[in-house]
Amino acid sequence: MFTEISKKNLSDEVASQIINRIISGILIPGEKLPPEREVSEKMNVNRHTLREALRKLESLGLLSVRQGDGIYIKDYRDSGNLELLKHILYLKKDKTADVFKDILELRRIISPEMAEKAALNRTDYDIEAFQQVLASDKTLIEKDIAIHQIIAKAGNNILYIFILNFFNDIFKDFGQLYFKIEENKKVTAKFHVEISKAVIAGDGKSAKKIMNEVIVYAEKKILNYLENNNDKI
Amino acid sequence: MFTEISKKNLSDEVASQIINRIISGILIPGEKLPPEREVSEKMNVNRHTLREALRKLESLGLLSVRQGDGIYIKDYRDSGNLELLKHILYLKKDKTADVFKDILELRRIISPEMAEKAALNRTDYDIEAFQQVLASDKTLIEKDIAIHQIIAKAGNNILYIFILNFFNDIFKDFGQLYFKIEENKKVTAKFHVEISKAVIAGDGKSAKKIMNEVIVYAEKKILNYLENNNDKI
DNA sequence: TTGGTATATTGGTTGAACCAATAACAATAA
DNA sequence: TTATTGTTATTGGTTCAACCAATATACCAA
Repeated sequence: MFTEISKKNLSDEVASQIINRIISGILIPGEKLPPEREVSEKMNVNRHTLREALRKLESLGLLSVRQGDGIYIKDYRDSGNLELLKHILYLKKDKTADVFKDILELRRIISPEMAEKAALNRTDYDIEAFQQVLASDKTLIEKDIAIHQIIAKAGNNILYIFILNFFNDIFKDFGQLYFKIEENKKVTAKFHVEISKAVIAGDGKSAKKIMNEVIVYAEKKILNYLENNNDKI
Repeated sequence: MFTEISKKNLSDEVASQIINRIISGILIPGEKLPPEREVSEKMNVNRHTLREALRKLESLGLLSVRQGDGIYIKDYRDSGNLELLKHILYLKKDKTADVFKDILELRRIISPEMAEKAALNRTDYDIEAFQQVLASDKTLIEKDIAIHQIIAKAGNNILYIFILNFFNDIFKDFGQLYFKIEENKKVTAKFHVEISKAVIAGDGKSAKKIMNEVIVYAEKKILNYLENNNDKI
C-alpha cells in the first residue's frame, strides 16, 4: 500500500554525486580532485560532511586519499567492489539491464554448486531452519531469501554467504517485478519445498539440479522482461 | 626488496577496533552502541573521527546508524560484503585458513567458466592486451593479475570483474608465499602463455580446461601449505 | 647530481555549538 | 482504560573555526 521512503543524509548525497561523475567518466582515473576545502565549498557542504562521503567512496574503491598530497580517482574497474556495483545498478539506468544480466549469469554458475555442497554438509540445525521457514508466515520473497541463506550457511562457504548477500540485496529491490507474475510465484513455492527436501535428504545431485532449474527459469523470465521493458525498471 | 609500509589514520584504527569486536562476537547483532559522544570519549578520539569510522563500518554492512535513535550492530552474516571478508581474513588469524579455502573453492567454480566466455567474446583489443602483458617486464605476480583481468574484461561480465578484484587484492598480499616456490612460478608462466593462446584462438573449451587445471593445481598447493603452516600466514 | 632545508599546500584531528529526527513520556480525549 | 496528541529529552547530522601532520615543491648547498 504505502511504500517506505528512504531518507538520505547529506554525505550520502555528496557521495552519490561523486560516484555518478566517476562512473559516467566525467572524472577520469588518475585525475586529482580539488582540495577538500574547495570541493566542499563548491558543493555547499561543510568539509566534515564531504569527508564522511570521501570515506565511503574510499571504501567503495573509487578514491585514494593521501594526506599532504590530495585525492585521486582510482580506476573502479581495477579496484571497485560489489558495493559499488549496486550503485552502478541504481545510478546508471542505461546499464541496469546489462549488469543484471551479468549477475544472473554468475548466479547460475555458482548457486547450483553451492546447493550441492549444502546437501552434503547440512546439519540438524540447517534442517530445522528449513522447516521453520517453510512453516512461517513470511512473504514469498522473504522466504526465498531465507531459503537461499540457509543453503549458503549449510554449504559453509563464507565467500558464498557474502556474495549471496549481494544477490539478495538486489532481489529485495527488483524481485517484486518477478513475483508479480502468478506462475513465477508457483514455481518459487514449489522450488522451496523441493530444494529443502533434497538438501535435508543429503541428495547433492538433486539439490544441484533443482537449483539449476529454478535459476535457469528465472533468468529466462527476467531477461525476457528486461528485453521488453528496456528502461522501465 | 623493500616493502611499502601502510599508514593508518585514526579513523581507520577506530574502525578496525570496532570491526574486531563485532566479528569476535563481543558486540552482538541487534545491540545498540552507546551514543557517539560517549563512544568517542571512551576511545579518546574526536566525534568527527569516530563518525568517519562509522561511515566506513556502515558501508561494510556492519552497522546501521539512525538519526535520533542510535547505532545498531547488524548481523554481518546477513549483510556483510566482500570488503568485510578482507578484514576478517586479516584481523582474525584463526579464521584465515578457512576463509582462504572458501575463496579458492569459489574461484575454482567461477574462473574456468569465465575463461571459456572470454575465449568466445574476446576482441582485437583483448588480444593486443595479452601480447603486451606477456612481453612486458612486470613481475610474475603482476603479470598474473593482469592476465586474469584481461580474461575478465574479455568475458565481459562486470560482476566477475569486481569479484576478481577481490581475489586479486588478496593474492597481492598472500601470493608471495605461492610464488616463492620455483615449480609454481614455472607452472604459472606456462599458464600465461597457454591461456593467452587459447583465448586468442577463441577456443573456449581449451581456455576453460587450462584455467581449471592451473586453479586446481594452485589450490592443492596452497591448501597443502595451509595445513602444514597453520598459523604462520 | 645528490641531499638537505624552508615553505606552501593539503589532508587529519579537535572542540564547541547548533540543527533535525526519533524515542520516551506526559497530557488529553474518546 | 485506551488511543491519540503534544512535549521533552536523547541522539545522530551539520556547521564553523582552528590547529596538527604529512607531502610536494622550490631552492640551496655540497
